Amino acid sequence: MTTPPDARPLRADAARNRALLLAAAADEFAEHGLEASVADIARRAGVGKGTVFRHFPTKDDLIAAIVVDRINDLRTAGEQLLDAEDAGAALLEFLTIAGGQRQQRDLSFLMGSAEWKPDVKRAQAGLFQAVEGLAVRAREHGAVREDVTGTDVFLLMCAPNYVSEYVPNASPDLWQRYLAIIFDGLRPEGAHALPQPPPTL
Amino acid sequence: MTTPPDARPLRADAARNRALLLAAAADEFAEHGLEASVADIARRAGVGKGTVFRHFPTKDDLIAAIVVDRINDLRTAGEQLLDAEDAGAALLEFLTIAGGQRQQRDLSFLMGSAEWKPDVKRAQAGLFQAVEGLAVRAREHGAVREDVTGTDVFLLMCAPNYVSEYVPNASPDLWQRYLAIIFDGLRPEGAHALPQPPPTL
DNA sequence: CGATAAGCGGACCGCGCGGTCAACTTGTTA
DNA sequence: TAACAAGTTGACCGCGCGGTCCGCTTATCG
Repeated sequence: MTTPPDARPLRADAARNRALLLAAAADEFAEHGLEASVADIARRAGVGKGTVFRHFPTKDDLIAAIVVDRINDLRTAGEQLLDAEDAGAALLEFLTIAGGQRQQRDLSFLMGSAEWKPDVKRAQAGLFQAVEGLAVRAREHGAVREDVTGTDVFLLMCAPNYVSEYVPNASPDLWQRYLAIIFDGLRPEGAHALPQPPPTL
Repeated sequence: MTTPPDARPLRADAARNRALLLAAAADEFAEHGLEASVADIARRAGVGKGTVFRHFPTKDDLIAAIVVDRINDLRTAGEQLLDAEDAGAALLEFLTIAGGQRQQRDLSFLMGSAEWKPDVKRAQAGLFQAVEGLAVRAREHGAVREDVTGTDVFLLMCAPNYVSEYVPNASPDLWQRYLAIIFDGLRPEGAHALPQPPPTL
């Protein structure tokens, strides 16, 4: 993963604990948001608090590790869809996968956030490239309107989850409804001129 | 505003401080998010910390007061648009006003959040009714697709702000681009069937 | 103007957090 | 299996937060 060439192999139990910790933290963050305490995460993982800080010098580093994992999963999925025949369907499927990762508001936001250490930025850049590829191919295929850029798609990626998170006892698939609406907005049919130029990242 | 019939009039300076406090808190929350400290808010307003708690027994009460204000502003704007001739344009304008309120992620989220005290819920319900009215009229007018409900519009209301908040040095009007895209997704032309039924609140 | 109570301020409190450390346990390796 | 480094642990620390409280100030009104 994010191992600079210092590559000293982890002891077996340490590797297991690291994985337990990442999983526990992801769960805890999903339940209580980013203000979940490190102590709770440690308890959930069944390890001592000190162990957390041995693996991740800072709570932020722990969050960053989770974010990087998520980003990389998504990038892999995106890259595999780059050679699909129907570029429009591929983009829609990618966005469906992105929404399917049961995400928490804050975590999703951080995936795209700009203030990050270089290694997270690198992961973001990789994901962005994949999304850009999918978007461009879909546009060339006529499945997406001309005036929409890869950056637009990248930014809109998490919107369906945001929207559906307002609803208290919603179906866990409600986000698909809003993905469908937004995706219809990306289609060429019935598109109206956009009032603002596309941003760059 | 939210004055139950206990209606004892506020002393002049107290009323002024209350207003200063609300403004300072809104600014501070916009800059630093909801974790802005009460002490900082008091300093910004030029009052002592105790004064904050005299007006708002709890930090949450302060947040609630701001949320209620925002909701009511928006409701008023929405209600005035209910008699517009072009219902489609009215809905779009309403959504433009909603986006134009310089909002912060957390605050926008709380405007729609379900866990609130009764008085905030009441304000939310009022806003919802206005949005519902605008949406229904736009649908009858043929400006919005048949399968979209008032609830959908209510939920999508803040999405453009969320989306554009990812961009570091964005134009402050970037959200308009995403409002346009999403609004195109609400139009009847080129609409595809939605995969999930509409939610209820 | 003078009395009164509404309003103000900021030192103070306890709590829970992120982070440290030194004594202890355990996987690893020859 | 012995010896050592890698890993673990939880008591501990300091800080900054939300919230309290009481002595002081000041708007209000007869």
